[in-house]
Amino acid sequence: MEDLGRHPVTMAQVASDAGVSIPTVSRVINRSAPVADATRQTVLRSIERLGYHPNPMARGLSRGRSDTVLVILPHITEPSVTLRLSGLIGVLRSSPYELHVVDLERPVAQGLRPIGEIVMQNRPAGVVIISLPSDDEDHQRFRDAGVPIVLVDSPSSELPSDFIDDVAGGEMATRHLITLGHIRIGFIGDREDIAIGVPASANRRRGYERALEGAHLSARPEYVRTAPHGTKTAEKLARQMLALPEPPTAIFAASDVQAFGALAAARNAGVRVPQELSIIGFDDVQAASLMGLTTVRQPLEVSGCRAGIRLLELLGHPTDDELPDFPQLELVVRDTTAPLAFTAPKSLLGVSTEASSLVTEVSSALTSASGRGQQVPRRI
Amino acid sequence: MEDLGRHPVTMAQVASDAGVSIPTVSRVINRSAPVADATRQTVLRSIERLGYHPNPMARGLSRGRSDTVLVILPHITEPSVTLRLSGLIGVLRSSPYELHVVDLERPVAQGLRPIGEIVMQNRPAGVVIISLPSDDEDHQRFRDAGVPIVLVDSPSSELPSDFIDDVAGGEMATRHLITLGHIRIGFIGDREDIAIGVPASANRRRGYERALEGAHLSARPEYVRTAPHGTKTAEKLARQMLALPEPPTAIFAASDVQAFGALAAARNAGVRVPQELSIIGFDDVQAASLMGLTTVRQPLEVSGCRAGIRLLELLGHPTDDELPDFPQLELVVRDTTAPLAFTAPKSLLGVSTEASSLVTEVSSALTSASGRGQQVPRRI
DNA sequence: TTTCACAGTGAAAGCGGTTTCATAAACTGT
DNA sequence: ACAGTTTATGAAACCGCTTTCACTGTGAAA
Repeated sequence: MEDLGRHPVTMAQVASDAGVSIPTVSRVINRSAPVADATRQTVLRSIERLGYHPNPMARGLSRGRSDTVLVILPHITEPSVTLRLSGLIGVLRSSPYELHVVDLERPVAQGLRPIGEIVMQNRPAGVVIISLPSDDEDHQRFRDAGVPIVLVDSPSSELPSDFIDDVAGGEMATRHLITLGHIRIGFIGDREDIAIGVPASANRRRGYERALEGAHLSARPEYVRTAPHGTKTAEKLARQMLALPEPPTAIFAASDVQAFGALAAARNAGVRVPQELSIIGFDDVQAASLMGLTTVRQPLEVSGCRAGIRLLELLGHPTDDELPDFPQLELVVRDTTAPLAFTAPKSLLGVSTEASSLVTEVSSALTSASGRGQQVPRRI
Repeated sequence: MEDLGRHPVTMAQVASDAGVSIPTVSRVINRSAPVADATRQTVLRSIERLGYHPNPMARGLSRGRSDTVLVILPHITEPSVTLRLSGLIGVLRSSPYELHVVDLERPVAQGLRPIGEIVMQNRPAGVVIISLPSDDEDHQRFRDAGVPIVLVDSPSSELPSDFIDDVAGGEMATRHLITLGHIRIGFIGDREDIAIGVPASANRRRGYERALEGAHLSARPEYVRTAPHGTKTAEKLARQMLALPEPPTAIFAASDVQAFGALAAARNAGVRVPQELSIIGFDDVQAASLMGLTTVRQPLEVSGCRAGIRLLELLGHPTDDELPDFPQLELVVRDTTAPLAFTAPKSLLGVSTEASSLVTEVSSALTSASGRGQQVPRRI
């Protein structure tokens, strides 16, 4: 019933059809001012009959703001990002806001400037930035422009944001391995040299180092490897590490995605997990539970959900939903980590190292950690 | 340099700053008409200095179309959907179009009507519908409204679309199992009763049945189970199937996500894969290779990519990129399927069935399949 | 009654661009 | 040197909606 000329029905057509003025139609639609009940009915009938839908651009233009939330993220296929986005979408679904997605694709490289540009060009009602750095200069710009921003997975002194303590998380993961008796622990993470990137991996590495220090173990440089994010690249890193004359007996990967790469490398190298090699990841994406990967769980979907609720609040459209808690980091032990005591990596080393002697080393290391002796880390 | 009153810079300000008229600025920006070189320089300088960005809503309103591509999809966390979306994003990134994402969340339930509404309400320049049914009535509406649509993973008589032959795919998967000697083959798929849904799972089941028929095996009703899509639900289905007095020796899951559920069920039931149970999935999402899942690979990212290229073409913004081929379905054999000959499912059956006898059965079944005897399927 | 406040409505002015149209200036060709 | 183009530019209309403002009635307060 709406093909009156194949062109979109306008408010003017509704108005003339209903025998009222344009503003009246507008008022009926937006409930922005009282309208006589009879009039309202007439107008609603016309709207229905003509199949009218307000033009969002016209509306946005005259209101001075769009009904759009801009989401900026580094890479939509990254499971952690997808999950966060999903949480956000869930909240925004019941709001009047549409979702604009900008995938920067190049996690960092591009730096920060473009984010500012993107926002200014889109004039969204609000912005959510997921797992991406943004600087104070930008924030200032956004504030000036009156565009509320919520950060996800990125600490900020001034903007609302959920983020985890990656250092603590890295420490938690590494400590788990240490507790299992591991001493030669590798780290696989993202390249850190790429400009001011998402510092998650770097911070987890910091936590890794802290944990080692805490146990008076030293981080061997050859045990710490980074590459551009990805399963394939991580696999390569792990392969190199396993090929070392003295390979690690455990690997902490800065993300599950990278842990999967380590898993693959181990499989290809014929190294049994967890018997000969323990692997722990970070994030607890869905595939992690499928693979039985031990990992550190961080709130993913919830972070997006919370961001959505917060943003709606800033936009003056509070939801009924309570802001859910932001859960703590949690160690999820599955099948890819095991005590070193059960490890007999002969096949790897080509050297017969008795398990018992290893255990001894461990305990001595742990002992010296508690006794406040010289703080010089011991090279194992 | 652009905080002249905290309000967005308008074209009028640029014009007055540059000492020209508004249309001239517009022409400089859009290259829509020749502008004297000197003038252009002046204007560009003003734009730069004031930090001007055209207001997309104003532009859209006056041009009568937005620079927005609307993507409608069933569930963004579904890996296959994410991958398709990713391909699309990759293409659209280098276009002037922004990406509006609408996640319907409820794969089907809602039916078709809303898609029409969503499109009409958003007035996008173009629409991409991923893995979602849409009917001809809608298409007619869109055509009337002049909004080009491209379908992904959904056959259509009139709209451009990439889609695979799910029946053939299901047949391919099942035939693989049959070739391995399996006779008791289960199917796990999506619930089909939910209105006019995405028929992928149903079609794959059809292919499954066709393959069975082709081998003169009959589909046992208790071997065909469906539930709402998901790993958890599939796991439950698989568990039930494995608890059958005579459980299947192989399972074809209509998607990888569901195959993972089957894998989990097998693990929990202490059933070894592939020794005691072969599992094949469909899609070849990333996790599939991680898990070593045998599956049928369908083009995922490419489908999104092609959709993007096609849409840009329809929008009069052809890319330089060639339309990549749409690859054939491909059987990817990994570690979750094995010949029945090597299967000794005593632990499962509680009955000692000799492998040799099983093999005999298989070959006889295959034989009778080739001989054009009575077509009555044999119950094994 | 007169006065007010207010509900109900329409005319008109934007919002920030694009686009037609007209005009003036600078080149053509003869 | 003059009509005929072509090039560069601005005035004004328009896109579809919101919002201010002014103008009617009408019932309540005085």
